[in-house]
Amino acid sequence: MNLNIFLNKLFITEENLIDEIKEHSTLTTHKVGDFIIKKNQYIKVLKIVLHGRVRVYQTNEDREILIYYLGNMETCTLSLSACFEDCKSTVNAVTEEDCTILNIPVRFVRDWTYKYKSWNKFTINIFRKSYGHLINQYARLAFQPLKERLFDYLVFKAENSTVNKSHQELARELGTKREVISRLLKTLEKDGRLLLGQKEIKILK
Amino acid sequence: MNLNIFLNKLFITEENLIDEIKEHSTLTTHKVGDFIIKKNQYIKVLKIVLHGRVRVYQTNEDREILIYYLGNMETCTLSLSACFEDCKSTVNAVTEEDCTILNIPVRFVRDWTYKYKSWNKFTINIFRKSYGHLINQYARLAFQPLKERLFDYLVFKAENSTVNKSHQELARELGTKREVISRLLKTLEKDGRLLLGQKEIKILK
DNA sequence: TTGTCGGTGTAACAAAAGTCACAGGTATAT
DNA sequence: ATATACCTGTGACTTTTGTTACACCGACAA
Repeated sequence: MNLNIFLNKLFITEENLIDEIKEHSTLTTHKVGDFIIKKNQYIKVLKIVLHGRVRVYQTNEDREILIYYLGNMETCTLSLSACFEDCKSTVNAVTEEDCTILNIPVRFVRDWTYKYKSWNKFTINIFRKSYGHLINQYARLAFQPLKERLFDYLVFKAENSTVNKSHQELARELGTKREVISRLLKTLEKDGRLLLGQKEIKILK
Repeated sequence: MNLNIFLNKLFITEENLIDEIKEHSTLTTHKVGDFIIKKNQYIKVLKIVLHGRVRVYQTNEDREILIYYLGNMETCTLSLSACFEDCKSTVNAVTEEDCTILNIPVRFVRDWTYKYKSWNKFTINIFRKSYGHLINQYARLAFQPLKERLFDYLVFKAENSTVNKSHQELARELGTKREVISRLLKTLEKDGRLLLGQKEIKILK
């Protein structure tokens, strides 16, 4: 697909800006499972996912916790933040589907906020949305028991009411252990809220 | 103190901008315990704390969880965010000390980001810092047991290694119950990490 | 076919956190 | 001084989550 169409969808419409983006950015493609950002690496480009899905998460010893997902047309807020101050990544980002990613070197990202109104708007909106989203996640983590967070997560990840993930994967993404997930899934099944199969969970709601 | 000095400390230096701020903003003072933002209220002004301390937190039924503190010269990120889209507050904010607050109506805040470079910088920096801070809090909540979060919180709140808060207050701010805090404080005291008195906790480190 | 490996189920126990109940301490206003 | 409203300590119990250990199943390669 044409880059113009993507940028239009992001409400980036100024011609000069579009020209600059075309001049200075690169497109990269990635297979499932590629690490596109690693903890402690310097962040040199802003990443915008044009196609695909990316999981961004923090790690702590042997555990990890999801920060956010990036889907089509979504921008990695942490790489955006890094554009305004040289810094290392505190998170990992891994592709969950094959991806096409737009990469814009950090120095332009900062300068453009002063130069182009739509870019400034774009930037601020990303921060706003991400911040609100993170506060919700934070409150959920504080208030909801794991069983409910698990169920909500399944609903969120479901396609055709189905999630094809192993208990192990779910455990990692929710920051807990496989046995805990197996147990909770079993109780959710007994509650009549879902059906369990091999690497397949059907949500009944 | 003169407003110019405050604005200077915030790196707001453009004369026209300073004039506009003086023209359109109001200064308010608040006693300890005043609610300056309430859940579900529309946000009409950006709030910058010039003096004092404000606690911003989310509630859920009978529990609450701290989102952030505002100290001297700090800006309420959520009210900043609200400047870019009419919305109701999802949080409460209450003063913990007598406060002086600068209030800027939302419509200016948005316009100034296009008009004044230093204001744009100011805005983006607040989002960046707040976002990073919140991610840290989020990871802490996910990975650290309550005992450690409690201790870290005490260190953070201490003045002269002393915290003058009741167990009840600490419990509320950490999203748990008084008994749990009393018990954990006792074990911390037994570990030799602090000393307990009436509404007084001395940190030994 | 057989072996291997990832995926799942589950028991038994441990640790962390929440809940309930109650005793007693402390500050302070009248 | 005494009543009142916090504040603190603690035992006993429950629920939630983490840990360890092991059995079984199904897919798939050798």
